[in-house]
Amino acid sequence: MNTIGGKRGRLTIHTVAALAGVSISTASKALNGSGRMSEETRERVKKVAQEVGFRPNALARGLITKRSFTIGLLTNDTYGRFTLPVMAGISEELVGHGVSVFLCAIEDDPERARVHVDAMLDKSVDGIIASGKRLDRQLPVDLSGLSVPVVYAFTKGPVDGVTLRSDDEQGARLATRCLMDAGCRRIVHVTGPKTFQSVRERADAYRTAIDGPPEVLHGVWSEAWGLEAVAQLWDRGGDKPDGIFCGNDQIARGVVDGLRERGIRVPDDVAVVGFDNWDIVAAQTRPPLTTVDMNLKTLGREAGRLVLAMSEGREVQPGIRKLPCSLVLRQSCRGLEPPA
Amino acid sequence: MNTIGGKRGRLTIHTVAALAGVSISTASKALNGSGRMSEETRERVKKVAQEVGFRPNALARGLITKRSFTIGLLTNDTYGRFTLPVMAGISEELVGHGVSVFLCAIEDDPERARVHVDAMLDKSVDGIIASGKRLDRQLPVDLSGLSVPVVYAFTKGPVDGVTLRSDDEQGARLATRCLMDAGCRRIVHVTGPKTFQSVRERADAYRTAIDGPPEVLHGVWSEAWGLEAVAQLWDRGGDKPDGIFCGNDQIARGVVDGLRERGIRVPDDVAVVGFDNWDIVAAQTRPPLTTVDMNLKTLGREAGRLVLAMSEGREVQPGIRKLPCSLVLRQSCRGLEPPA
DNA sequence: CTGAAAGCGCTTACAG
DNA sequence: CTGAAAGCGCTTACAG
Repeated sequence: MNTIGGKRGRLTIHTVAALAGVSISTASKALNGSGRMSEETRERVKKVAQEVGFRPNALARGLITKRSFTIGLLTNDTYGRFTLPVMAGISEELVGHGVSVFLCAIEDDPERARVHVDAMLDKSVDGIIASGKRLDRQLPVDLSGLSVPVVYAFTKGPVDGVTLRSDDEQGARLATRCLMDAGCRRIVHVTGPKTFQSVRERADAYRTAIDGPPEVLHGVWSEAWGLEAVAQLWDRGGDKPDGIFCGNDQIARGVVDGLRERGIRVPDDVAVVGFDNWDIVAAQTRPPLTTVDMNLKTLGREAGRLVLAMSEGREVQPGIRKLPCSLVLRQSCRGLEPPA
Repeated sequence: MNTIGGKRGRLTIHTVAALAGVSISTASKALNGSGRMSEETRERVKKVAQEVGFRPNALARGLITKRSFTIGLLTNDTYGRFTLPVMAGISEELVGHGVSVFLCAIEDDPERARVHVDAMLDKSVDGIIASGKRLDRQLPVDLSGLSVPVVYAFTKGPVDGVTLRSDDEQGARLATRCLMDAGCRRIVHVTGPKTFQSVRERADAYRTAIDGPPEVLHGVWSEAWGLEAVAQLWDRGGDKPDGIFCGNDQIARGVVDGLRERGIRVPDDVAVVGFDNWDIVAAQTRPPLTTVDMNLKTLGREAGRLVLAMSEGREVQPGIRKLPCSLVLRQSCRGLEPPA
């Protein structure tokens, strides 16, 4: 079937046209639903194309239409914790539109970023999505002034850029609320380095949400810090917390492990809520973590939708779009008890 | 600078030719290092191109040369545990050759796989790398008989395919040896489901490597199973193991946690070795895990090298290539004590 | 040593 | 309603 037309290699529109007994211009128009012609001719061409399995060469088409149906995804999150779901969302959103995505992992290396961007530009990508792992850091490459639209997803963009991010304050509010609803009266926040904007935002939201004096413990993003924080809290004198809101799931896991090792029951004695919903840690913790999900996949879909719109010339308002987080209820904090 | 030539849009070879005072054919040949011409002309053209920042349109070039400088990576490992390092290796190997990679996540959905493959073929990819999460399962799409070369990396390929995989037996041997070197006399293997080929291979290698009667406990790939296995081993009568080789790091983490909770010291009383070197779990375990690394990034590089070779028409022997694993020494098993 | 011409596989005004 | 022609931005025989 691939050899119809006698030529070696791919089936072209010439073959389809010949088989349908029309010119290639007519064939092209029939297939693209453009131009005017009798319904009968159009159908005949379509049928032939269908039968021989004709698929237009995207390179040739792109050369003329200036649309390559490809976009580039740039990320410095080599670990994939954040980029993977974002990527999945983008791909899911775009594959139905026939667009494929180039993945370029640049690890904070400006040189390499440049090489990747140039390669993408050479290939006439219709747009670029810049993604990362921090909302307060830009990728090590300047994407403004490029001839293609760019959207920033889960990384910092320029002020006049189109940026998508999670609403960390709302997420933190969700977490704090959950603890309060579970009846906690003394809630402590154990989190990451103060240098992260998201840490500050989450902490602020926590401070505003709780009744009574807030207490925020800063450390690093690790289980070890969670363990250590529990030691600090329990080895000192005074009141013990009955609820702990953690800056991420790794810290939460450390906290839960630390608590268990002291014979403190979770959630009965102390309820714990994490952040990230990183399955590998949240689900394996004993008990499994109630945690905040940033809905990164949805964020990815939205990013895909936006670049596509922009690449099609539709107007998109610049600015930062905050996407809501949601709470995933597992067992480390049960939230509102069902009414008696 | 982008507006030299007066035309809107991208800079083309016409502009470069005009600026250098040569025809476009000469310009093309000068830039590609082909044809013959005076060194002086060639240099002049190159200099002009350099100055105006000319980059040839890959679509146009691909249309003629039949090389798009893109390859597709298909994977059903949506979690990214295996694909991410493979991807990083591929990208690292290929970016220097100007090739970009399309990432297509298909989650065991034949429909979606087909759509992605078609999209890649439309875009004239130079080759496809099929990747996955199991060595004994094929992706839900038939890639044989495609017009482009395919290499299978960390997934099952057809018998006449070019396949890259880790040498699990050698990896298991490394792990078992490490335990023996550490002085363990009674080594048990706690691993995943027997239905996995890699489980059987690792278990076989373990059986062959140890002195004395082997004992293999099959379960699922989770921490919970590791915990449970320790309970089984210690709650029954008879000899206790002094070394445990685990089928993956998650199980190993469960084992180490279970041991610690019983007051058994790792590695002093019982040494433990994992498999995967999944940083997030191996490094956070207390104590950190000694584990087998499948060198997936290297595998990715190799896959990249091979598709590239094949796409350039170089001959590549079909068959399965096993790449060696290596042992990452942390604290759960110290291996050979330094000689006194 | 250099350039005019043909052509890759399409699409899109423009005629008829 | 349909097709011939021009052209997207390049490369590659082929002349000169």
